Amino acid sequence: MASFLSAPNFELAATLDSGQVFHWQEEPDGAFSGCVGDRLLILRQAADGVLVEPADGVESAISYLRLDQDHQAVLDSFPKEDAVLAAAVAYCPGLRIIRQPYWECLATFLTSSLKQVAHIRQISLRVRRELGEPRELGAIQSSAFPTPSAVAEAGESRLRELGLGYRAGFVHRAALLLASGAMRLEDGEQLDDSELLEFLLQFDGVGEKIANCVRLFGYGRLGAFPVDVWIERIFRERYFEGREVPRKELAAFLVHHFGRYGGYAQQYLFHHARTSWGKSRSRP
DNA sequence: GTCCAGGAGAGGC
DNA sequence: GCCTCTCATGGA
Repeated sequence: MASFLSAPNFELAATLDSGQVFHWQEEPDGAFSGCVGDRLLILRQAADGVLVEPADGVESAISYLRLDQDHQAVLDSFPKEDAVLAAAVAYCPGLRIIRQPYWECLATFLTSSLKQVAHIRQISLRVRRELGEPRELGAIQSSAFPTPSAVAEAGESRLRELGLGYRAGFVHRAALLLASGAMRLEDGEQLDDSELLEFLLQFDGVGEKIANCVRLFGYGRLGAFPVDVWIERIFRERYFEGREVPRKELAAFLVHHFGRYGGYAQQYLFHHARTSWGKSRSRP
């Protein structure tokens, strides 16, 4: 039995397939199945909303999809004179920043370095299937992301078998720290934005880019602005007339130009470029 | 076969 | 501080 969740101006498919999360499976009927934390949900786009199965999964769907936030306020905060951003928003206005559990967000982005989205997805699904707890709903199956203990116990060589390559050590060491209680990701909640950045940088394999992904997609710090190869390309070609922009200069520009919801702006720009700039990956 | 990917760390200068 | 090299792997 499904339950209807009212959500005007929301695009489910784009939100689940915009490089934030990597485990949602599209079913033959167009629904999406996947775990939200420990629980399997089936989500389906409807007019002005989402159908959620099971029906009592609505609350977690609202939180996960950030449907409890005034989205228009986010859009209204964007700089009005920015035509590049305006085009990206117009391309997919219903995109949301998902609220991900801290550990699966950190672990997934630790495996993302120097990987294409399709490959991150493949590894992410394999890790869930091999090490996570399986869940079922009718004929649909999915697995939760394995706990730090499960990953710690699996070991680095097992993670290498699953395709993580040199990232296996990063993920395994982070799992050991969390499973032992030596570090607790919940401790990041009360830190301010810059303290949280320093906190996350303590993990081996986490640099500024991955830390910003975790700040944005995990801790919901909507001003955090991850800079990856796509973002660099966008700014070089669309904002700086082909000029190579030093990281520091770019960071300074981002903070003052996009404001408190900069992370949202970043996600719009990233999604637009990645899905519409064509497969030729060079010039638009 | 070649190029590249939601990077980070170590080493050299 | 900045520059360069290296780290696995599979999709395009």
